[in-house]
Amino acid sequence: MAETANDLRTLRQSREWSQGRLAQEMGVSRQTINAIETGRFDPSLPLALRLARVFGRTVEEIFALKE
Amino acid sequence: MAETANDLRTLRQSREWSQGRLAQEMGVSRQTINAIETGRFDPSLPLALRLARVFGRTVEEIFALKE
DNA sequence: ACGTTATGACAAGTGTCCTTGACACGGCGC
DNA sequence: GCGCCGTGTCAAGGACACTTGTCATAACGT
Repeated sequence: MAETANDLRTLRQSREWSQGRLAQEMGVSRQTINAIETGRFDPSLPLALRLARVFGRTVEEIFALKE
Repeated sequence: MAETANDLRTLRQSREWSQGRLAQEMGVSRQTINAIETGRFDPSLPLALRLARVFGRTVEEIFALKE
């Protein structure tokens, strides 16, 4: 227990990356990362897979289905 | 070893479901399931999560990143 | 005070996911 | 033969992911 939280923002911050830095690692724009972190939309499946991979988590751990 | 294959079509067929049946389980149209199975497009993240859940697999197991 | 960085958010445009409705084909049962 | 089912695919439209460009604000160092 006491694992690190699995929301995208926390994972990014624990690596001390800016949104812009993560965006270029993922090959998307900074606005896209910001929109995902602020919940304005879901990532596409390929982006979700890349995000999960870079943070060593499963897609399910980072992006839970609501209800 | 000798685990069942993890592509969507095989998972669906092992349950003896038609595309239409899976579609209504997932709440999408038959054409959507068909397009995903035939590789015409990727599912959205929420649909990928529901598909993984219904087949007892992780998203990563069913939908691998290409290259 | 000034410049820089990080973040949040908008607008307009493009492409993709997903819809309904349709059509064609092959396999099967009758 | 006929009908039914499962599948593949198209077209037109709506909703959403993602783009570039821009603006605003707060925090920081000098």
